[in-house]
Amino acid sequence: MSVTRSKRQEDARFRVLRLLQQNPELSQRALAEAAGISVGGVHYVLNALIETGLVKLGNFTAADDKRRYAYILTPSGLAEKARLGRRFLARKIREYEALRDEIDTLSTELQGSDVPAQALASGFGRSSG
Amino acid sequence: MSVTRSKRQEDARFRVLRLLQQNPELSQRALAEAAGISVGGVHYVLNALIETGLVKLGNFTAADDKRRYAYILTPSGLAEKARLGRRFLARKIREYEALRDEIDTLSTELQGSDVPAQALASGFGRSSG
DNA sequence: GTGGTATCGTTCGGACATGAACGATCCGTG
DNA sequence: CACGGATCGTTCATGTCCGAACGATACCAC
Repeated sequence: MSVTRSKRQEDARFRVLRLLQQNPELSQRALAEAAGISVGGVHYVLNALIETGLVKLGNFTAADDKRRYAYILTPSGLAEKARLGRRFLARKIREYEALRDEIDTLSTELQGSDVPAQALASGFGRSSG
Repeated sequence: MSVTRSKRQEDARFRVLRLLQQNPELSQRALAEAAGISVGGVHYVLNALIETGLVKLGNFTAADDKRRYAYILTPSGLAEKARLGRRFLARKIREYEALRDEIDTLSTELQGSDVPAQALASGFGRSSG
């Protein structure tokens, strides 16, 4: 809602790329928790990143664990991460403003009822924006 | 991401309930556009609302169009709408704050690169809260 | 009336995405 | 060494949701 599926997937791709740039040896479970998606979802996103050449599998170094991989950003992966980062920021700012407006509207709506909801929403809708 | 599926569906249910309370004779397409979901998605949500007794089908009055329905909130639908409204507001405020933090973080990140992204994000992360 | 166009609610294929599994591997304990 | 339990990447059934259809109905010009 107000966020299409493709936007959400772009968000997921960016978050995974960002996390992997910071630490290529994160597990899929750690990625899932940090990116706010499911384990299967990380696997799904990761496969797409690998197939499009943005990420390649490397050796896990810490204790040569045969189960684990290092997920290394390729040069094009780095470029894509930077590109997505700019789009991501611009989108989040738009979402932020839309959210502020929606909170303001709903807060006003709830003030007409018998619910002390304005206590929750204090500070919204006061400044020019 | 950072928004689970059930949250998104709850958002959709609330938005549809709110729109229908304001105008029960909205078409599914109008509901879709206003709620930011697809036509099929509205149908999906609407069916769930009808099956759980929150909405019932009424007669479309304007020109007794045989294709159309009025989607009328039942008493329990009104109660559920009020309940969801409070949860919705609280959740949106949390999302708002999380979004502000994420924008702030990303804006700082991008300042280290050669991209004038801070122009987009001016005004974030300057005040205390 | 007849034909064309627009919109109605509905359906459907397929893409996502989840949560719970799975086998493989690691590691500590005896 | 053997054995549990924890964790790895992966797979799967299931549910959610979109986008493009569909038939039915309304409207409008002729």
